[in-house]
Amino acid sequence: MKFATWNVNSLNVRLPHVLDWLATEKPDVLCLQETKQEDSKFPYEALKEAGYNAVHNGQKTYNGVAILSPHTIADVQYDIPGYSDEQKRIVAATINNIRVVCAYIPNGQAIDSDKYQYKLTWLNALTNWLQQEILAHPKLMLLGDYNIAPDDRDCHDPAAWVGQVLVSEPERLAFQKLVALGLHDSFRLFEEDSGHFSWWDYRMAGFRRNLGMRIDHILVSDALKSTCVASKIDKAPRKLERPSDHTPVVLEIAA
DNA sequence: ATGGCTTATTGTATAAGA
Repeated sequence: MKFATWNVNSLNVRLPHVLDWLATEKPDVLCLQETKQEDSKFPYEALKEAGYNAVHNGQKTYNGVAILSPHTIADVQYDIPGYSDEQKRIVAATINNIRVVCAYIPNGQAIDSDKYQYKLTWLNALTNWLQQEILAHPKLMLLGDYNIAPDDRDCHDPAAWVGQVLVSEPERLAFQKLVALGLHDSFRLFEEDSGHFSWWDYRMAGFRRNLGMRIDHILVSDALKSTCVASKIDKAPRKLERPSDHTPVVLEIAA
């Protein structure tokens, strides 16, 4: 099975790219972030015509997450249970007996901002929920835009980024708390080198110069780790006209 | 060098992203 995550930065703008990518890559599961639209605007019909079922937790202008799959999407969960949040950042479902959690983790904006505190609080709520969720669903995958570069290999210029959002110690510790639940950064099961990124700033020719960050991840539970067979970051969509600033991260597992 | 792009908004400048 092929799983993928992609922050599309407006599904309204990026739908043609998503449909092309589905046709080319034929993933079994595609998690989207930043759809930036209400459920009433979500392109269920166009996706259905492409052979994909979808569940969406959306809102106007900001955030919004979706799970797409040609398979049956069951036991859908919207938002983190018991955590009051106006922002639509979580949708989870069971597909082929695997618990798929699609997350758009807050950006944090700046270390001294309220949004940074929200990011850390939100990550804590996510971790507490997943601790329970893994007990109920040992085969669990957390896919999404984490807005965290786990270590310096995941940043194009660690010296310039010291202490900034995406790389700060509290954020990296929060990432390690997720790992401590028994989750594994699947991309790193196959690639140890630096310089592999999933996001590039639109400005300053960031993509052309590979000034990027690896902030989109697929974490898999212990029960899934041994089934992982390949992972890649597909840079092709980032080269298209009017691209998202993120590009898809892909994981293949046996079964 | 606090700029540089891109998206959305009952817009025409502002907020947010990362």
